[in-house]
Amino acid sequence: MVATLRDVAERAGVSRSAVSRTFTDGASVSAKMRGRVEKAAAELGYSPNVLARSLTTRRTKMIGLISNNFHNPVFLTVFDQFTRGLQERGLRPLLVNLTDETDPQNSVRMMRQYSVDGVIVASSTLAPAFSEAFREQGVPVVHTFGQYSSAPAVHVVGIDNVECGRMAARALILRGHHRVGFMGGPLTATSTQDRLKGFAEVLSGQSDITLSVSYADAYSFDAGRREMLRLASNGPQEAYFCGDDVLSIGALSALKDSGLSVPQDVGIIGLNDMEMAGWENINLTTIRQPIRQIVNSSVELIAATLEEPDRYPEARLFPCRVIERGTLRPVP
Amino acid sequence: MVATLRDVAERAGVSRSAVSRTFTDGASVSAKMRGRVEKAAAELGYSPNVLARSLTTRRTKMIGLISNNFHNPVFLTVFDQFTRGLQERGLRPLLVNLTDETDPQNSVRMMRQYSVDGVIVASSTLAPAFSEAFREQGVPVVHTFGQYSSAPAVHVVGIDNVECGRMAARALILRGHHRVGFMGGPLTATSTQDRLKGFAEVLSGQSDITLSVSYADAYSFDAGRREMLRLASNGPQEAYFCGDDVLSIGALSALKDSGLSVPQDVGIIGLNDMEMAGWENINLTTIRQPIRQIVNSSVELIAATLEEPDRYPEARLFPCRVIERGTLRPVP
DNA sequence: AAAACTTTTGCAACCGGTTGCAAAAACATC
DNA sequence: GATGTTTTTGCAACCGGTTGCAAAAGTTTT
Repeated sequence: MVATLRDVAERAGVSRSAVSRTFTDGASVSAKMRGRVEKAAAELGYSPNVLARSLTTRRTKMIGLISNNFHNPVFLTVFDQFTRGLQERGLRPLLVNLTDETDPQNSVRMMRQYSVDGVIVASSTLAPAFSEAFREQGVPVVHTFGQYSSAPAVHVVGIDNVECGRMAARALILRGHHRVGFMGGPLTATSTQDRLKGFAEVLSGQSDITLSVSYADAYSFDAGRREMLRLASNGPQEAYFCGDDVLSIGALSALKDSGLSVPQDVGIIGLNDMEMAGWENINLTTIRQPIRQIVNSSVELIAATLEEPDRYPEARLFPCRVIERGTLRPVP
Repeated sequence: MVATLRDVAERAGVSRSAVSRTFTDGASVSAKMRGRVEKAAAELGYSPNVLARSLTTRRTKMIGLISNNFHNPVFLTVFDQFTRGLQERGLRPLLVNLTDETDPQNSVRMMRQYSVDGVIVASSTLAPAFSEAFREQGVPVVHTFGQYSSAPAVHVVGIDNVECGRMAARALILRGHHRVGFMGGPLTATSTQDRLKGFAEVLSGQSDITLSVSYADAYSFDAGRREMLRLASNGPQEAYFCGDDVLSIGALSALKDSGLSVPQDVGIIGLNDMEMAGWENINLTTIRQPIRQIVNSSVELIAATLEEPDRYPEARLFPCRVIERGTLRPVP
């Protein structure tokens, strides 16, 4: 029913190779030939089958877009940006939801069955082992929001979470807080570990500051709210660095319910600067993670790695900065 | 480098057909043969290339997941649910972002090049012509959140937006409002048109109620906020039915900034009941659209249509209901 | 143990393309 | 116009699988 290369060849009265060549750029076809073929193709509404082509070219132009984060609204922006960036380069995202998946080999197999050209792992809560599994099988991979390490096995694009932790600590010190808290995301997220590391590192230099640490069990509003309700009832610290904006917003809700005012009784600083953080009824002080740049850079990097598969693994880190809003008292 | 069927056949000392058959369920292979082949396959880490297979079977198990809505947080839930539902059935979503695309034929061509088995159009702002273009080319299609019509050309799954409009009108009447407003999403969205239709229909029966109508230019926080700022400065109505929750939240922010209190000065009712609507610092009265059910039903329907391509087009509508929260004054 | 019937297996063609190679055609040069 | 050079074209094999068909192997029946 749908026209094939053979149909076009017959109609135009030329060989199949000729048709193939007119649809392959860089191939040698005379203008006359191209004209005849294109005419026949147009009449039949033909366009080449990418999948059949991929058998010989070994390029499907499909990229596995892998994530397990479908609850944090920032990821909608992330997906938006990824799909557009990939599409602009003629690449197609095959979306994979790893929420319930625990075995890396499973996904690796699936991606190989579909012969994706490369893979983007977009998550800070997926273990590095996950993206490395792709690498080992020779599939180009970029781990977006992954953990920076001094000897990365795969490309990593994101931020320096340790430095963000330091940044948050300095922001609280600057405002003269003495009893501060860290409310992280899930303990298994490398991002949370790193942020705590930097946060604690700076605070440990200040003998007059005490730090309490706790974790929400997911990067979600509810988890943040639950955890802060618990903290508030035990007598909260003066200010908290929350692992993420959506967690922070949950915390704000809990504080409001507990009758505590922000930033007077308790200060909050988040991380991400998701769109919502700027909404007037939220107005969250936070650390901006340049999502757009991170995603674009990831797309560029995967595209470059397709051209040059043995490219040396690199880490691309983007600077973050504090965005002052209303949930942290002003610097005195 | 990656093992092919031929490699396995050679290693096991059997024909290629035999290998193919062990990996095709329902095919005739003796237990002994299966054993030998599976052993060889395991040793080589072989698993069949789905794309090559699709050439003869004409089944890729890929589904185009098409949307242009990457700004409304409900769509993250939508994508989550879709990907999981599809994955459970062994289907793979090829994600397509149509935000900048205007020509249906373009997408149709692309989807055909990749031989997707079917297509899900998840958007209320994409013209029906869009999903019909797929139908015409013989690609099974489900339009999720599409417009219900008495003579649908394609499968539609969603809600009865006209009825939701009526529901909102009744809610406002019940509370004794007399000057009410409709603040829709983009004028081109069928959902907005239908909601207004039902809303106006009920109100037109009430001679003592005046209705003013306006539109935000996108389903987004900013658009809702901008539009409500404008309305508030011209003297707002007593209560508004907003086209969508995210728009409502933008409106709430605008009202707060304008020094108006909700629900005393102005009441708001939204639509969707996105997760955020229930957050304590938002607490939006809204009409719940059962997203989960809609999406699951869409997945079922596309799967069923793959089995039976000529299935008669159907519309599946799910009931909505008002969720009482804090942005509409209580019924007297 | 031969005949009749089933099941399993391999051969070869096919799915829709691409591509190396050599022949044919077109163009340049003298 | 013959010769040399370059470009264009078609042939045929291949990419990694599936599948109809007939031969081979295995079972059952008599």
